[in-house]
Amino acid sequence: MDYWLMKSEPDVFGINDLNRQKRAVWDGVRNYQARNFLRAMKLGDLVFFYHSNTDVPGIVGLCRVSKTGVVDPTQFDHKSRYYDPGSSKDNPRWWTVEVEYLKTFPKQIPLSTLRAKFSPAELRLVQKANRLSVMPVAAAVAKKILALAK
DNA sequence: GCCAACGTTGGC
DNA sequence: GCCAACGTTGGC
Repeated sequence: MDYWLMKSEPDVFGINDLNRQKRAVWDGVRNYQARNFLRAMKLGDLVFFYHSNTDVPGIVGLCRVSKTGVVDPTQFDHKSRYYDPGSSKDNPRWWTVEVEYLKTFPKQIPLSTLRAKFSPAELRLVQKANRLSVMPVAAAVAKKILALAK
């Protein structure tokens, strides 16, 4: 089982939205590196839910991969901001996963704390100007993050 | 294939 | 709201 981190803007789709829905297709990722990580995810992998573009960015909870190999439906939706005219149903360009809600941490782990605790080599999130929205988290780092969340 | 222009991300 | 970093686009 592997660990990952995925970013979302709470104004668009936050941990509370996932809590309400329980399961959600993680749509809208339009970056090839991020997509490749999404395709590498396995059923049962754990995903840290990160809030970006907000007052205090940070890890707010945990979810689990509940379905793999999902074709992102928004790429075919003309009305979606994620519509991609270059993709075809025969050979879809954007793949993702479905995740299920597990928990919201009793206290958020702010980006500032993550920067203090982990080096850029340990955790890609804290690399300078990191814009990747989906990234792997090493198991040893993930365990430390889980300890911080208590 | 190069690279300037442009758009987006996301912290601050 | 600003702006640095980065990815993508498109002319040549």
